[in-house]
Amino acid sequence: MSFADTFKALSDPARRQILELLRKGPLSAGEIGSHFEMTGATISYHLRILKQADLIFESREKNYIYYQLNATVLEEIMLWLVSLKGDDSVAESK
Amino acid sequence: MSFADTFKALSDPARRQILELLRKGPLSAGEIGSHFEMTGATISYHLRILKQADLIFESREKNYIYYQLNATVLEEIMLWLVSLKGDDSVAESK
DNA sequence: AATCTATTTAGATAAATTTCTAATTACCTT
DNA sequence: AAGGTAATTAGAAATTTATCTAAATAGATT
Repeated sequence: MSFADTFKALSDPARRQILELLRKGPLSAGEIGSHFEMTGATISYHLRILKQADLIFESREKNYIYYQLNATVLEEIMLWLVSLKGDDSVAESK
Repeated sequence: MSFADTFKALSDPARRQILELLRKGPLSAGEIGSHFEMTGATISYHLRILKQADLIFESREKNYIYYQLNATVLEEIMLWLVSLKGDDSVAESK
């Protein structure tokens, strides 16, 4: 949704780990869950947060829901970080 | 302290705004506080979180405590983000 | 030394987040 | 259509986070 939502979404270790898992390709909710000690319900909660932050998107196939990384949103975050670091070419455009 | 702490520290809008203020240079706790509707105690709390995450450091002068950006930690975050985005030169080094 | 100003710490409360269990939805397979 | 598997939603409990007021600390000034 927003810049703030993206940051919030990234602030949880489990959610970051989910994103790392998805780096290699799409996974079903169940496959993702198998990497954690949490219940499926909790995984589902985290997936929802990531989805709302536009960091992932889903596609349904057969009985499964596959989740996939949508890294384009990270651009914004990176720009913000760079501007903090004082890169002139970015800082000046602010 | 850790990668996770840095992310947590960055997840709060007020704290991000504090970092933005410090982009232009050091500010005292009071000067920082004047930009917000919070009590000094709350500002102090946020400064502590940022300090623990190594995003800022302080230097005492006269009666004041000046806070200053320490952007070097952001490098790590940026690398992580880049690796998610699938930049080969980074992904391969993992 | 007494006081004033800047800031932090302690302790309490409120609000938001994470997690669980149980129930529900959705879709597939027989 | 009945039953099975995958995943989500609802609701409650536990934990963490953000905020405040009041008190304490640190240093400067009179």
